[in-house]
Amino acid sequence: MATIKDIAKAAGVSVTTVSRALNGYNDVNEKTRAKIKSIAEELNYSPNAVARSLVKSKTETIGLLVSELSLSGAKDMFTYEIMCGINDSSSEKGYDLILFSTNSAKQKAKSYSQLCRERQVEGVIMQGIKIDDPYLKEVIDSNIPCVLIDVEIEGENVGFVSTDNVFGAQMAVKHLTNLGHRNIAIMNGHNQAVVSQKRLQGYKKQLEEASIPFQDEYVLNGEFLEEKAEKVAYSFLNEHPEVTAIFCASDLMALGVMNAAKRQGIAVPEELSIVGYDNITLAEYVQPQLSTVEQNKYQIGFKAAKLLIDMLEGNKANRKVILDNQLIIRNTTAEPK
Amino acid sequence: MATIKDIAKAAGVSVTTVSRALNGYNDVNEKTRAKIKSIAEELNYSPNAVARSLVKSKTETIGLLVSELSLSGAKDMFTYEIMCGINDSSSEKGYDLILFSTNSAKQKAKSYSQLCRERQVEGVIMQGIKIDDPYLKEVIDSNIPCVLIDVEIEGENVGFVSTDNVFGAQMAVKHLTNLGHRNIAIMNGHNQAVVSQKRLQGYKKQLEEASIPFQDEYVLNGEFLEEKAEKVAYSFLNEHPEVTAIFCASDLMALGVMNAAKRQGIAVPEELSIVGYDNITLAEYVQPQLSTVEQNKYQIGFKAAKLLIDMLEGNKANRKVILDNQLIIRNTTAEPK
DNA sequence: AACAGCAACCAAAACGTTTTGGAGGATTTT
DNA sequence: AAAATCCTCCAAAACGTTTTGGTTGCTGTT
Repeated sequence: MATIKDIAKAAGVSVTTVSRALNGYNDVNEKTRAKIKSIAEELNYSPNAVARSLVKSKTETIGLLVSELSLSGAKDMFTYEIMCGINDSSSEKGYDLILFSTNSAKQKAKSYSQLCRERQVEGVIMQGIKIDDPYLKEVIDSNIPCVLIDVEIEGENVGFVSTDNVFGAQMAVKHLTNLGHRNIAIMNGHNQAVVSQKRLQGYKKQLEEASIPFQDEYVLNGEFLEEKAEKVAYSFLNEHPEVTAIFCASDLMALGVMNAAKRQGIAVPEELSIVGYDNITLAEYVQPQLSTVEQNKYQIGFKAAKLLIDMLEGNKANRKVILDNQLIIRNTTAEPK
Repeated sequence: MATIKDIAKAAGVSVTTVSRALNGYNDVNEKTRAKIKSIAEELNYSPNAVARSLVKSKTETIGLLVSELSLSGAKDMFTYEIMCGINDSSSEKGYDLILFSTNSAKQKAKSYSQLCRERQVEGVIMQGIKIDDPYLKEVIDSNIPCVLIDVEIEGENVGFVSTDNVFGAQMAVKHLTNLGHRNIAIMNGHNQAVVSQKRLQGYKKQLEEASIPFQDEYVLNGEFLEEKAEKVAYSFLNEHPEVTAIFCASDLMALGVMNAAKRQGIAVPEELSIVGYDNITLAEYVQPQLSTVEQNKYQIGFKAAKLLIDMLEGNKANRKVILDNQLIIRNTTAEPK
């Protein structure tokens, strides 16, 4: 592999001159520069980013911490779409992406922040991290600039991007109350996610606005899992025939609820309205098509990378980015009988 | 950030000793080692991988070249699942993953192999690359070890992993001929993919075995796109009412064909049998559920990373990995009327 | 003729590691 | 008692860049 030295030798100049010529400094004669450039091309030279990083102590790399880059999440494309956004945004700015996924074995051996420091990433984006993940705190406490997705923590070196989950949930439930539903349950996710709390909040808010008393036993926990939601919904529907609508904190859980309803012989939407959250691809393919709240996952990723890079480059930027979401009405919602 | 020098100073030894102590060499007294280790911990030291890479000229990094990490592919989870496999496999071996995606703007400025050389990745995995992509040739010609997914090229520094597409396609078509179909069309992908050629081959092979004459006009091109497939199928079905079955080279295209059939008022599977390829998540959610050929995408990724790392570490490994696939019979296939 | 100013170049240090080729002293072997 | 061996340690070079703080020689000004 040709180095800057080889070029210097071939061109009969010092390495300094080669470096400055190639990097566009103007204290080098244009003729010399041209010569150097042509030699560089000839030698098929590409600068060694490792060496450069070492001296500049800048790697132009951002780390992507995904809690579980695993097949469990394969059904909803959440992570993938976010990654697309991150990738586009960061490559636009000339940053490379390095993937840190929490393999259980590796996680024990090395902490996130260790990985980051070793690899000298300039900042990280964390996606899918549970709120009680010990490593979340660790990264935040370290001084590595960091952007969280869907975890609302703000600070000097930490920002976040999320959607307005309270509003999104409220919209969904409002859609149900507008249709005339009064007995509305919520299939929530686990409590280690901020979004669960927010969505519950939105649910309560709309209940209040519609003057519907909140009932504790109408709050179900599906852990964000299809199977769990199905199981929970199955017995719940049995015990609560008065319930005519269920708001689900994720489409995946909504799918589970739909299955439960089918198994109970309950018709959707005639006897039970269901609205989901996320608008995953599947949502418009299931029968009936699922009404849901859309989040622009690509945008989430894109903005996250943008925010991080702004932070890295000292541009002032709001460390708190909240994106819109919108209700998509399909065929799982109808007036109660 | 604490460096090895700080530790040396604090411990009253040379940097050499610190390095050797921390790296487990046995020419250092256990007492000294313990002292160094404790100081390192105290200082919250982590080795600088950049500096280490520079001197060892090893980065322990593999590049992941994805032709389009974009939302176009979002519907099928192909890339994502492969990435999961790659990630698990490589992190198991202690390699980090760096993402190179062909952003059109960036692609023009810097070629793949340049990116790889700059970043000093030790090898690359290429996924979703079209056979006529100029950069494919470039990477192969460079001496960077490289594993291709679904592109069958073999060489000293290049291997591939794929599934047996001829067999898979034949199985699918055999399923149709066994059911009694005689007029079977194929909705193929574009010709820039090896898999298209292979699947066509499998289709022909089974036709021959079933003594059905091959007809050129039964070969359709859906470009691997749902919309395109729908469009092509729509007019084809109109002109060829004798056709009772269509084998599709991807599930996505099968979905398109299903839509076309619906629009034409053709009942699936009663009047038209359809079998897809890939077994994407959607396949079991559409109505009727899609019969298809399953490929274990996770395994493809996993094996690809394994092969690459074997190549990197000089373990002898077969540069050609062909994985099994299997027919999944659901509800889009039935006997012809 | 002396000087300032400028264009074009360069030597050396620095970045944080690993590795090479010893060195010094203690211990064991002859 | 000398020689050989072992244990522990270290100075310096190396990796490929960028940056700092110059130097050299030329042009034009006084």
